[in-house]
Amino acid sequence: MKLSRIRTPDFDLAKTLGSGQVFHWQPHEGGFAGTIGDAAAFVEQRGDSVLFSGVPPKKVRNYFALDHPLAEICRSFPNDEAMRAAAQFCRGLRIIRQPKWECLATFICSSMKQVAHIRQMSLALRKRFGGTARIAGAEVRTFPPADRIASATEQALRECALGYRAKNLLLTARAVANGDANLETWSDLPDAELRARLCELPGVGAKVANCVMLFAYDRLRAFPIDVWIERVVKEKYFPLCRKVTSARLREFCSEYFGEHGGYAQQYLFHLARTTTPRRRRLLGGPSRSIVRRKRQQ
DNA sequence: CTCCAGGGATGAT
DNA sequence: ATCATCCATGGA
Repeated sequence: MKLSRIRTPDFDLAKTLGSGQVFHWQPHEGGFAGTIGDAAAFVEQRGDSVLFSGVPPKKVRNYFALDHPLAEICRSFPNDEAMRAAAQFCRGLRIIRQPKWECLATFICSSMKQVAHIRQMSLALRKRFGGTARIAGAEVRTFPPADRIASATEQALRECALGYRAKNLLLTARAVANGDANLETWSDLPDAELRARLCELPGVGAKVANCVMLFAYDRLRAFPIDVWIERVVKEKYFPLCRKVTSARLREFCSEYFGEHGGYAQQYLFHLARTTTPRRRRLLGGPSRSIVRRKRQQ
């Protein structure tokens, strides 16, 4: 198998693919097999280089955002202890440029799901509705286009273990397929308008909209707030406050972390998610079993 | 078995 | 504006 090589300073492939921003790459022979758009691709890191096949170098550079000025981005972070720790831990982690529909569809599925579940749903959709390709001895699946999902039934989507998300995905797929939602032309919109458009789609609220903006539209200021980030920010930046309203939290995050807040968010998220033991997450606030027990008394 | 997860939509205060 | 509830599913 013939592999191409490009120099990739300031890049950590494994961290990038394992940080919960993309869900379909599978470890394969010391690297990763997956798709970039409709092309099957194999990628492998060797020190300061990336070896790859299946796609042209230009596509690799664009997809993995090797043009993002990482050093400059990290310099723009607020200089506090939590942020320094996250930046050090996540050195080389890049926010990639995903295909817009693929990213949107995947994050509609993400609501109230762990990363492992999202991977399963993505794979199930690909297996049932997508295409098959082979690269470097691995079988990979392309993500089905919107019109392919739009012509499916809700029942068929539920069989991919989507649960209540099936209806939202179906309705959004129809909006994209029939042109009501033109994801490509939305690239020209300013942040606020893009966010508003995305939030009109079924199953898309502020959190999913910000994920899509960050991971597919190159809006590096977009700051998705999920349960992890909420926990981290409250713990690190509002340690003594009893109640922090969601509005206050949103306001703080969009101001404090600056022009590349999305990167800051991803670094804080990845550090917390990969180093917080499950036990420690359960502390803080009475458990539901206790609440339920009190009600019964 | 319980608990929780990269939430969103809706309706009641 | 803030809060409660429901929505399915499966890993830990």
